[in-house]
Amino acid sequence: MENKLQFTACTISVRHSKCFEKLSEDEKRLLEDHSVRVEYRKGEVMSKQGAFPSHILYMEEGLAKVSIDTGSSSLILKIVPEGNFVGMASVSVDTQMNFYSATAYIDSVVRQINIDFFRKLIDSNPQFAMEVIDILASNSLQIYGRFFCLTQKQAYGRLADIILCLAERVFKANEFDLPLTRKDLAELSGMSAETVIRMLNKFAQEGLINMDGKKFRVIDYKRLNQISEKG
Amino acid sequence: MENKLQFTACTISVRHSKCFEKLSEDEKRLLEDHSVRVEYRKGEVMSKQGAFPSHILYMEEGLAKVSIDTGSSSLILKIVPEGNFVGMASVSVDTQMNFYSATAYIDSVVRQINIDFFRKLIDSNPQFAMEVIDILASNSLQIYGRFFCLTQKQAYGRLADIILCLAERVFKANEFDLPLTRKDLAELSGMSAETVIRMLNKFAQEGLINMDGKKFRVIDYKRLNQISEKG
DNA sequence: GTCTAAAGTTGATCCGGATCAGTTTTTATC
DNA sequence: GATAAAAACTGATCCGGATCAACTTTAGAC
Repeated sequence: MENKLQFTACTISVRHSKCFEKLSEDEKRLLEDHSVRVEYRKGEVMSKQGAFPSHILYMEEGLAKVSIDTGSSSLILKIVPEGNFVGMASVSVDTQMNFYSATAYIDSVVRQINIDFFRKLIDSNPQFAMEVIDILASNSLQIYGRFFCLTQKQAYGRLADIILCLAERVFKANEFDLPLTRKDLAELSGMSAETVIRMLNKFAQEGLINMDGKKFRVIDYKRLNQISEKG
Repeated sequence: MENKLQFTACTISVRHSKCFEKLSEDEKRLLEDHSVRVEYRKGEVMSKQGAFPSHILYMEEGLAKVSIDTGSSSLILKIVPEGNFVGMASVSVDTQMNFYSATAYIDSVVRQINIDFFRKLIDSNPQFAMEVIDILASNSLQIYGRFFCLTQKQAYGRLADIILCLAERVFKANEFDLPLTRKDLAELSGMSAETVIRMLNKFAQEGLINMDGKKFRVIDYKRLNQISEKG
């Protein structure tokens, strides 16, 4: 058995959160009553760092980033695609304040679930509770991987990670229209926009990718993976 | 209300994990049957990255580090004092492999709890499940904070963080005998041992701390906090 | 108490990537 | 389709901290 772990700067889970499957029809109906569907436009803030956490947010459609921001710097903890929770830290009664912000990358639809009701579900449905635990645990592991990459890998490796992530997990195609700016990519891979631009061009020159403005095509997965692994 | 969050490279929770309080006497007895007490010597590996997770580890005494290691580099995710879990990622059935290693900083005592039994407790005791969720959630938040510091703060800020953490949370005294080497401190604050030495000396010169070999004394908390915040 | 390895220390050098400053291109707005 | 404002790009410079190469001190092992 291969005992090698992959650590990637990418943070998109491959499987959807399936905790709602564990609910009875009754519980599902109640969930409808205790939640609302909210639409966000590209760039809008869905949840604000420092604010009181009023709801659990579940991404029904779209793509968002979850980040910690201070005046000067910003760290993206993860990106959240549809079918996943934006965060679950707020299930804990101890959480008095949002630790991070969530911002829509593209037009998105979010289900806002009342926290007290969510906690009641956990209390009354052990299978649901177990799913929540699984989600929290796997979310942690993903972020550990990103943590490792952003602190240990060099810039080329981190950028390769992000490109592979976008192709394989977000857009699930080797050719895609990127809704992110170079600056967004820089934030994601933890470097400056200028460096992203230089490195992307280098990748293109060396035939690893094709670029035309926002149009991206991944050509050489193998070498990108090598770059991701090497550092 | 102050809506300012503290992000520190330190990862010691102030409160003990209190999930066991939620167990009935019967459950506590069963827990005894399904767990063993293991002693580790300073430097010993308690849990190995890449291995199959067989137990949930709870620190009864001592101090340990949890790290992701590759041949060349090592990232400390957190340090774990007594009264806390080493990790709970393995509660999830999805976890096929330890994502990280755990190593004893000093002689330590660990309770190894059978995972299946732990899951049964979650299934049968909602209050316990809720506590587990709280622990997972607050653990995540702590690591996010560390993630932020290690990627966004400069070396002086990170080192100040670690010193404050050791004094305030680990040893709970402004004077203490440090069981860690300079290299350990370097790993903790994400820099090279040489840089740690130079910076510690600088701190001592400027009267922020006193050092004599392994003996440390924190003098100027206020300025250390400033340094930690500034970056 | 001696030997050896690890830990601690210091100075010199180097490098990855940030920052800055400026130009060009794209996009959005009316 | 003119104008403004982002975004994309390029080159020059700079700096924090790593790395390397010594040397010194401390701590175990016999």
